[in-house]
Amino acid sequence: MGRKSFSDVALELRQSIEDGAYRRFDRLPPSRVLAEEMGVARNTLREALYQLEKEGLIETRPGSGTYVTADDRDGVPYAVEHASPLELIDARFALEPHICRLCVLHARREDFEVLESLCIQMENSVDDPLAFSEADTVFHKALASATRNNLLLWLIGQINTVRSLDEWNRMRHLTLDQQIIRQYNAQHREILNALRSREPERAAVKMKEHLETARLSLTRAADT
Amino acid sequence: MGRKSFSDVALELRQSIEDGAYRRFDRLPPSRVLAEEMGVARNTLREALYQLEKEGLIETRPGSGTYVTADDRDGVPYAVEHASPLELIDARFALEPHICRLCVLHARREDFEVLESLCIQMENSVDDPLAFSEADTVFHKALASATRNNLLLWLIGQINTVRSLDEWNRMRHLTLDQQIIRQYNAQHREILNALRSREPERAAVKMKEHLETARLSLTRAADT
DNA sequence: TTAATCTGGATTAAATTTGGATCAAAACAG
DNA sequence: CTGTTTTGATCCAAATTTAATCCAGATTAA
Repeated sequence: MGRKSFSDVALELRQSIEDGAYRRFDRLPPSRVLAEEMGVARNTLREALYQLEKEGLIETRPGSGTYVTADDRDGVPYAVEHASPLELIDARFALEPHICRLCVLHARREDFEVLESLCIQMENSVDDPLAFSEADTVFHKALASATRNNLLLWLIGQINTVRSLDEWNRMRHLTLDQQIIRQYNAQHREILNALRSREPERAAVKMKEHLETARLSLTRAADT
Repeated sequence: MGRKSFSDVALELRQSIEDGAYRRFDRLPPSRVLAEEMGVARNTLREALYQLEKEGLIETRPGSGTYVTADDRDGVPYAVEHASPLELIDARFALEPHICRLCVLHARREDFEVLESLCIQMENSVDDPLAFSEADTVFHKALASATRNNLLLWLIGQINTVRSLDEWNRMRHLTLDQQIIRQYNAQHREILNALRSREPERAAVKMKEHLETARLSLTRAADT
């Protein structure tokens, strides 16, 4: 790889924008500066910028500067938006077992009814990974909701906005065969039973097992 | 980096407001002063202020000054903004013990150095509750940072933006006598030692004890 | 009340910075 | 060797920033 071609530069810039180094409405450094930063001639950089402009990522106003127009989902910061699946599952490992403990303390009868119906819904979706996956998300949110702790509920909600979740779910669907779904369902049942019998530690342990299963299935999917 | 454009100035000011350097109803410095402080012409500053006014962050009254009108810390929803101290501490109970476990896995030497210096700083603040409290916050953030999990770090950061934290801290200061600070310091030491000797469960347990102490001191303060 | 002072608003012209364009020389790939 | 791409240099026109004033309303102190 001798010198950088304009398409290399374009790729590099595209990455920077998508990674959040430059955000919407930000002004990029002046072309002269940027060119030097990237170790490339201003002419080459211009070519790359022209390409990005065609793609609608940036807008260049002569005399003023070139500005990022790509609309990142706004409000959700970079750290959350681009968390890796492993970061995500570690965060869930932190939150959800303790959420189970708090559920034992605060859940009411109607919470159990919601959780029960979600369990049934998931058990009826053994051959429909998409439906299962959606119900699964709702189930975990319902757990957080049952703690009556709005802060925790919000944190779980934020975690669910992670963009890599899409990718994660796509991977999951690959591995979400009937056997795995049945295993998840059994674990959900165990969690719910532990909650019903007011055993916080058992519920937490069952949740940890559940997350461990999910992590395994994730890493397995990542290896393929 | 050439000179600052008005959008750079706007960004800088927006940050200052969101970071709390200028709070609601505060009056910004006079435009002439502010312009010089930011190393920019008054004209440019005016352009930036005009932009912020369009965004509804500030209001400018000719002849009087420009005032911050930002109605709420950005994006942080009611649930988070107004979480009760108990909700807050439950969330910390969920996150921080597991953060300790992850620290054991991911912390590097430089992390321990930071934590060590913060411990020392806290131990030198036995008779300065404010300084202690600030270092305490940084300590817990440093723990999250040492997990190398940006998602967790962000979650902890969000938790620290809870407005009731102010109230909590005020209450804490009432109970933050030298004895309690010494107890906290001992617990921080125990946590750090457990991390250093790579004992995840002991670290988690020590953190739970620490949070339990904090909760007790909180409820005690609430009772008075 | 009055007068001095401080505030932002507005307008100018000059200096600076910005991206746009071009072209010959150099580096590279085949 | 030949054709293509990158480079580096230069000039251009547009946009922005600057700096220096003056203005009118608000505030403050006498």
